[in-house]
Amino acid sequence: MLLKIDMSSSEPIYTQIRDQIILGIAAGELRLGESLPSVRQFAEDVGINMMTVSKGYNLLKEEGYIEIDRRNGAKVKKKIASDPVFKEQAQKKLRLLLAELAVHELTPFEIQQIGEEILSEFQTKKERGE
Amino acid sequence: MLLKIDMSSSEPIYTQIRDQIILGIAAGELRLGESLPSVRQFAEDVGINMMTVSKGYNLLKEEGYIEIDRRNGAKVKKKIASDPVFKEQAQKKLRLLLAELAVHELTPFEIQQIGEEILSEFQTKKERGE
DNA sequence: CTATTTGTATTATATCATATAATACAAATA
DNA sequence: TATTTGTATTATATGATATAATACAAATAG
Repeated sequence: MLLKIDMSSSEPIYTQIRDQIILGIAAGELRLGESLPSVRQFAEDVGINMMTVSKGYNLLKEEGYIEIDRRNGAKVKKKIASDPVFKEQAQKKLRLLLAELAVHELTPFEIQQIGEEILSEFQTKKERGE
Repeated sequence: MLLKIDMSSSEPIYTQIRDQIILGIAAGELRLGESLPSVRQFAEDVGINMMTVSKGYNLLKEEGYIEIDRRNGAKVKKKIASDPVFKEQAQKKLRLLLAELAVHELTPFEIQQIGEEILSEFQTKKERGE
């Protein structure tokens, strides 16, 4: 799994790490239970600070995507269950995003089209990788 | 159109303003061409600084949602067209959000169900308000 | 013309988020 | 025992966010 960090982005590095790992899981590039690189390895590869990677990993841990311990490092969880708190927050984000799209003269049909494309993209990537 | 600012949120006030105005437009609470409150009025009503409101308005202006001039104040644009840049950025955000949902054991069907609900909520609110 | 109402610019201040750097520590393993 | 994990600590730097108090520019209403 290759990670690209955009140093010129206003998006914080540790959230870039978070986002790409989640996208990686959804697309099957990272499988459930799979190990992530050590924070030192990751930091060296990408050319950033160790603690920034640690911060990204900890965010993923708090959000329930990965588990971390000293002996085994960081691994993608085997079961990432949807709790009510997550679902509500995600719905809020989705509401805003759909509002933006709707306001930009995109029809509900077009919006659903885009959503379907993305979801099927995850599906095909997963099928190819497994 | 009533605006609620959460002072305890980590979300910046000026983006809270932005988000709620976009949601207001999508739901028809704010109509195309309608005037927004003056920055002073807004600031006084909500109990925040004038320049924070100005910052929110300017963000909306840069993103193409409203237009501002000294004589008439701020108004929702009459045509909010979707340019390619916006569409690409929105698609990126949607990709991440759908990835989060998919990883949380939500099926494509359930995800689309949620999306449909939100879109039809906008629609009904609009129909009632007009 | 004058007073009022727009948004904006300026300057200063305060707080927090982000990121780096250089070490040091704790825990487990080979 | 040496190595590899993640973590903690302290310091530093930069930028974002928000407020405060004025002042200015542009247009309108009286």
